[in-house]
Amino acid sequence: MARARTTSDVFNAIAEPRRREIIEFLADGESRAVGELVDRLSASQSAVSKHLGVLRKVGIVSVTTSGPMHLYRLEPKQLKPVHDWVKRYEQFWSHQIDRIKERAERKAHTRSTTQSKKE
Amino acid sequence: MARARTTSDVFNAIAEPRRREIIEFLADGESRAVGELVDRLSASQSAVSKHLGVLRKVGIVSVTTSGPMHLYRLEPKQLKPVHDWVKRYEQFWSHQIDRIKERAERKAHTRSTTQSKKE
DNA sequence: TGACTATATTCTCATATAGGAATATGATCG
DNA sequence: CGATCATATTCCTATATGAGAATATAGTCA
Repeated sequence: MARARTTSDVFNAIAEPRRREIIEFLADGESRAVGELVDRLSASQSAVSKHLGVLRKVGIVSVTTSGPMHLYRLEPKQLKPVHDWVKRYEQFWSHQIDRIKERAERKAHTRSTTQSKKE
Repeated sequence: MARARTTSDVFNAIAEPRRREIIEFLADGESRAVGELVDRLSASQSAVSKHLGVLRKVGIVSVTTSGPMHLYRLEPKQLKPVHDWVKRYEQFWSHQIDRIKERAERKAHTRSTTQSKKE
């Protein structure tokens, strides 16, 4: 089979750096016109529009039109699945006790940490 | 330019469903042989090995060898960047007050939520 | 309707995978 | 060393973009 769709779910949508930038730019909750994003990201209008399309499709942003302008707004709740998923691993770095325990355990078991792959 | 590297950072690494499955399977902190993952995911040995290679490259898993077997173990801390990033938006769905406030605000500002794009 | 503004979409290209199949590599044992 | 087990890597293919250029759409106003 070929490569999986990159724009089919939230995890894939936020995998693209540019799209994370857009999300961050909209983090304050304000609605912004596409043009503002184009300036801010110094990316082409076409590129920005396409990224917004992906975010829109996944529901991470919503659109409102004001005259010829399209105002995009973040829909933060759509990021919840990602938060829920990764939250599961939070304990491994947030609790002092666990951290110490884990370190001791690692010292006993692991011998090497590989980082191969040609690159 | 062409598509960005999908396997170059943590966000991209977890964008692939199969890889998230692997991470979940290793969530208990135990080291597992590749064969176990192959059985569990009912995927080909080659596919699993390649996914592990990506996770390894990003540092999400570490490897230890035991005879001919390669034991993989989750390195949860590498997921912290993702948690930190998404945590920023947590407030939007976790606090009751904010939720109500946001709803009211939306009712006043937004007129429509588009979900276009052919697909 | 025609001109202008702001975006979205289409075309085209170069590149990056996911997988499966086949093969190479490494470790262990006799 | 040769056989076997467990994985990693290489080859090859179908597909999915990301980006820029050009074009199509939509809204507004005269």
